[in-house]
Amino acid sequence: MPQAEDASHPRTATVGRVRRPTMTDIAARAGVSQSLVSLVFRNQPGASAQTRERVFEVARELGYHPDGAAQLLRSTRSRQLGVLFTMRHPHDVDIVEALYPAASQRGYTVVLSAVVPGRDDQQAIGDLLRMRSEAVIVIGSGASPRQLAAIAGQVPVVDINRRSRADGVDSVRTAEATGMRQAVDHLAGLGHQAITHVDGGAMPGAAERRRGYRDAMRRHGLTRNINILPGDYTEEAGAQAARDMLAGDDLPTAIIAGNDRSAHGVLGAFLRAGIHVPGDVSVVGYDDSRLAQLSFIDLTSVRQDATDVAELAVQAVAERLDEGRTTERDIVLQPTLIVRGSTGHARR
Amino acid sequence: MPQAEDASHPRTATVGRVRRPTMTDIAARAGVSQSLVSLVFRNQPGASAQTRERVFEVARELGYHPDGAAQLLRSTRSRQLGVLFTMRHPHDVDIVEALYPAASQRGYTVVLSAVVPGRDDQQAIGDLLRMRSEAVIVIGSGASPRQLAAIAGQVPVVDINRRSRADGVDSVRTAEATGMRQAVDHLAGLGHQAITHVDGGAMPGAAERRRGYRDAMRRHGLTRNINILPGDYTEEAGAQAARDMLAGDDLPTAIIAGNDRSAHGVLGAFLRAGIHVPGDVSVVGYDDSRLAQLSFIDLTSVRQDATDVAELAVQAVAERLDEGRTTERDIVLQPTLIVRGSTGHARR
DNA sequence: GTGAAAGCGCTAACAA
DNA sequence: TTGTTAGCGCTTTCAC
Repeated sequence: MPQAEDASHPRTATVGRVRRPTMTDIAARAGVSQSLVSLVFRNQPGASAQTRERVFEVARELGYHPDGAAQLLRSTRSRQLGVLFTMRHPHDVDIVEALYPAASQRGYTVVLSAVVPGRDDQQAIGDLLRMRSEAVIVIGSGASPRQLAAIAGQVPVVDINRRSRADGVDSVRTAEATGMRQAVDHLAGLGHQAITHVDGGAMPGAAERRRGYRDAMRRHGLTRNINILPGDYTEEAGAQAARDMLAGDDLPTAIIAGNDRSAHGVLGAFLRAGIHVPGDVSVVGYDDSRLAQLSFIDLTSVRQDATDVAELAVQAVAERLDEGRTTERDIVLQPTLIVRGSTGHARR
Repeated sequence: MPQAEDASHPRTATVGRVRRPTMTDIAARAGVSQSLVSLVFRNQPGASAQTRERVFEVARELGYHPDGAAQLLRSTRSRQLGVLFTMRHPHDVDIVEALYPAASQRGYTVVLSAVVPGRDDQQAIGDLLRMRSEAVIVIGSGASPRQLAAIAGQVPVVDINRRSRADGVDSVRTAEATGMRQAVDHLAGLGHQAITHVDGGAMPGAAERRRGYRDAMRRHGLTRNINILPGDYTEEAGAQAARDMLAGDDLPTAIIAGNDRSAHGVLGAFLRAGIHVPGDVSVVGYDDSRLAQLSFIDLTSVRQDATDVAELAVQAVAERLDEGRTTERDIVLQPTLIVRGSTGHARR
C-alpha cells in the first residue's frame, strides 16, 4: 500500500506553473485580512455586505480559484466521495452520472477514478484515498472482496451491483432473481418455452441472474428447457452465443441476455442472419440502459434505475459518515421489466 | 469564478472520519524523524536500506496512505493533468483511457472531471483547477472558445477534436477533410455516385467533415449529388436520417455518417426496414470506435487513433509546462480509412 | 465586523 | 545518514 514513487519526474521544476492568486493576495488588494476573505468565501456571517462585495470583486479581477489542496488539508472533513468505475458499460455510466446530483443533495462531492487497461483497481483506489475520499463507491469493478474489505477498514465502501461478501462493505443491487423471474414470466406468458439464457460469467450480478433464471424456469415447469450459454456482458459474447445457436438445430424461441450489451450482440447477429426479432426469436436484455432505449433496438429489458441506485449508494455512505452506522447493509432494489418491441409471441 | 459555497454542510462534523496515519505517526513508531520518512517515500537518496525497510514496514502496519492534499499543497508542481470529458461517445472514452499511459510516460497523473447533465463545463473546469491541474485537456466538450481562452489564461489548454479558435489553446485533431476524402474516394471507387452525408451539426469536427465531404464530392464531379442531412453524432439522429431517406424516393447508394454512433443508427434503421447493407446501401462511419469494430456491425470507418491523439495531447501540454512553449499549436493527424463489411459496390 | 495566530501533513533546504 | 526548520494556502479559534 505504501509505495515509493518514481523520483525521475521531480515535483519542483524549472518551468512549471506560475503562481496562482491566493486569499492573501485578495486580502492585500482588498485591504482586509486573509481570514476575512476566507470567511466571505465560506459564506459565514461576520462580514459586512460591503466587504463581501469588495472581496468578490477583487477575486474576479485576480482570476482567483480556491485551492482545493489547501482546503482539503485544513479541513477535518473532505466531503468527497470516491467513485471507482470503468467506462465500458452504459449502465455504469448512467450510475456515475446519477451520483453527481445524489452526492450534491447531501453536501458531498464526487471524485472519479477510472479503471482502465494498465491501471488496475488497486491503483485507482489508491488515488481515491490519496485524494481524501471519505468513502469509496465501487461500480461493477473486478476488485476482490479481500481488496474491498481492506479498504473498508479505512473508509466506508459501497459495492454496486454486487452482493458484498466483505466485512464492512455495504452493497446496493437489484433483486436479480426477481428481474429474471419477470423476464421469464413475460416470455412464458407469450407462449415461450424454449428460453435460453446467455449469462454474464463472473461479472457482477451474473451468478444471481443465472440462478434466478433457473428458478423461474423451474417454476414454470420448464426445467428441461433450461439452457445457459456462457457470456461476459459484452456484445461479442452475445453475438457469439447467437451464432452458436444458429449453428445448432435447437434455436430457442426466446433469449434472455445477461445485460443489454450482450442482448445487442444477440440482436445484431440474428438480424444479420435474417432471423427476425421478435417474429422468430424474442430477446430480453438487462439494465434498461440507453442502448435498450434506442428506437432501432427497442429492447425489452429489466430496468435497474440508475438514479435510485446512485441515491441509495450515497445514502448508505451518508449513514455511515454522518449518522455513525457501523453495521453492514445490503440494499436490494426491485427491478421492473420494461416491455418493448423485441419480445412477442412464440413462433409456431 | 470565485463563488461562495453552501455553508449548510459543514466541513467539520460530529461523526466524520477517524484520523488517518501520517508520516509523523510512522516516524514515531519507527524511531526516526518525519522528514526521513518523507525522503524514503520519495525514493530519494540519503536513507539507509535498514531505515527504508523499517519505514515501509511500519507504514504497512499502520495502513498508511500518502495524503495527496498535503503533497499537493507543499509541492510547487502537481504534475496533474485535468481531463474534461463526457462519457457519451465511445471514441472519447478511448481517448480518456489512452491518456493514462500517455501522461504516465511523461511523469504526469490524470484527474478526471465529467460533464454530465446538471454539471456543466464551467463547474467541471472549476473542479479541475481547484485540484491544481497544471493543464486542462478538453475532449469533445461544448465549452465555448471564450471559456477555453479564459482557462488558457491560467493553465495550458488542449482542445481535442476541435480546431482551437481561442488564444493560448492548442488543439489535436485529425485532418477531417482527408478522412472524408478517403471515404468518398473509397465509395466512388466502388461505383457510388449518390453519396449522402448525415452530418454532426455543431458537434466538434462536424463542420470540417461537412466541408471535406463537399470538396471530395466536387472533386469527383458529383456536385449534383451532394446531399447533407442534419444530425448530431447520436444514434437517434442517424436512425432518423435513415428513416427520412426511406420515406423519400431518393435512397442514395451510400451514406457517410458524421460518426460511428450516427452510422450505427443508420445501420439499425435500415436493417429494420429490410434494407441490406452493403447490398442496397453502403454505410461509412467516423472514429473507428469499438462500435465500428463489433463483428455484427463491421463498419467501414475513418480511423482516428485514440492512442496517438492522447499522446500528442500530453506532448503538447508537456511542451508548454516543461519546455516553456508559449505559442499555439494546432496538431493535425492523418486519419486512415478502415474498410470493413458495411461498404460494397453500388447497387445496379 | 475584523484581525492575529495556530496548524492541517507534507516537501525541501539546511544543519548536524 | 539523520534531524531541524520553515512554510504551502487554507480553516478556525479567539481576541479586539
